Amino acid sequence: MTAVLVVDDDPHLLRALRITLQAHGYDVTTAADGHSALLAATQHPLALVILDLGLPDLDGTSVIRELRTWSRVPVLVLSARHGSEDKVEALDAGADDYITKPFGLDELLARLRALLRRTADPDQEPVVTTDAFTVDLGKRRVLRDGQDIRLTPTEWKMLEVLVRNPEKLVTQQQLLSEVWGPAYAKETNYLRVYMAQLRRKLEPGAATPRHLVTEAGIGYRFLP
Amino acid sequence: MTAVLVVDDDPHLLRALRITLQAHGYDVTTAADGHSALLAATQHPLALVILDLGLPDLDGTSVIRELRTWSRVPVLVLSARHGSEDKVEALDAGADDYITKPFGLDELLARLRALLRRTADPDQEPVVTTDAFTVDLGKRRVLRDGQDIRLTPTEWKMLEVLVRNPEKLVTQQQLLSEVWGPAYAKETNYLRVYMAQLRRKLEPGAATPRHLVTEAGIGYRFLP
DNA sequence: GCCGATCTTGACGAATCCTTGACGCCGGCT
DNA sequence: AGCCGGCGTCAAGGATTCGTCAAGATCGGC
Repeated sequence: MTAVLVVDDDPHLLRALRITLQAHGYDVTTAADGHSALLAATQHPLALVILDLGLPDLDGTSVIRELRTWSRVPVLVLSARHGSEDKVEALDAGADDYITKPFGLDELLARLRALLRRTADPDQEPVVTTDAFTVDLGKRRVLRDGQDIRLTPTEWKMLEVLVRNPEKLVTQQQLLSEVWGPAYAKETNYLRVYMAQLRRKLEPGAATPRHLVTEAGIGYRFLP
Repeated sequence: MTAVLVVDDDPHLLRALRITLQAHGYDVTTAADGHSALLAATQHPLALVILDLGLPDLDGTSVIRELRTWSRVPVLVLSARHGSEDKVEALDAGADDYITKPFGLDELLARLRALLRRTADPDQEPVVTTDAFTVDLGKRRVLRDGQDIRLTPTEWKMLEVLVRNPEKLVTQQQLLSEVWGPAYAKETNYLRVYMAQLRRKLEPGAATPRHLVTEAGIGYRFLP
């Protein structure tokens, strides 16, 4: 199970996060201040740390710096401040991602997944198969009729997002944000161009996409 | 079980390493200073030693030199310094690998595996064959048409990384980090130069590499 | 200290990839 | 029927990345 340490001095938020994360299959330990957080980090091998910057005893960035003297575990920072200085400071100290309160739980979970994926062991990534093609997430590879299909980096990123959410509807904003970055939420042109590219390479029957389905006005969906 | 000795004067890090390594199936003993480390090394037969350079009593390189007077156990050095002098000194003293803090536990585990593999029985190393050439990891040789091909040390390291990950995409950063070291993550020039060299020596058909494939913008891939 | 092998560095065309805009099709709506 | 917005398609250009080469720098052995 994936071990996550959550550090926050607000007991309500701490509780909410613990329950939510456990409901999504994470093994959660919590800490309410910087010192106990650093202590907890030495007790178990952790897959990820969620850290609030506003702690009672230590500055949040100090916690990161201290942790970084010996560990490179991914750190996702929570902060009430929107200012870019704090953000820069935290990232410079060694944080991996930054999210400001208030935040949506689904956004937190998405960033968390992205962070964990970046440090995941490729050997145990899933292999997704349809009747037309096979996507090997670990080897970063797509097969069709035994031949491997070469995808450009952008094509792959887009396919990866869809394949990691099988059956689920992926909104245009979600796709654009994960592939091109959060600033490209309006460029739905890209989606059309690259979706056509993917279908040309992966879908056998020309005019009828069976695995990469478009939901008009909303987004796309991958069906295995 | 694989016996590992961890030597560090930071009790937190020591504890974290012991827990992590035990969780990955290693038999761990610890020591907090140079003298007790050397003592511990005489008690059990060890498969590997993880050694922090900054010890309270002895210089880390002295520990290595002392150890090397009677043992050939592989030594992985931890250091807080990024300078190349310490690195050279430690390696000259007889260390086998060098990693600077902060480090990722997964990187440590990977280097540890690599180190243990290097001392593995060469007869058990795999021999990978393609229709054009054969790579013998154990004997460190490459054959083509029955003739063995001379590879320079760097060429070999690069080929080895690729061959040990057949069909898998190997990132540019991964290659650079494993062959030249983690500090060379930007020097993609090297990759181009040495990949050309490898292809000239191994790929028969000139213009169409079939076994050493490039994935533009990402990395390379070895196909048997 | 010399010499050969190996590694580094920079420059250049060639290949690949990304972006952008235009166009036609389809379905919903008035 | 006609308008309109969203989608699929295509191709050109510009930007990035790759392969190639060769000349220095560095290393190691004699």
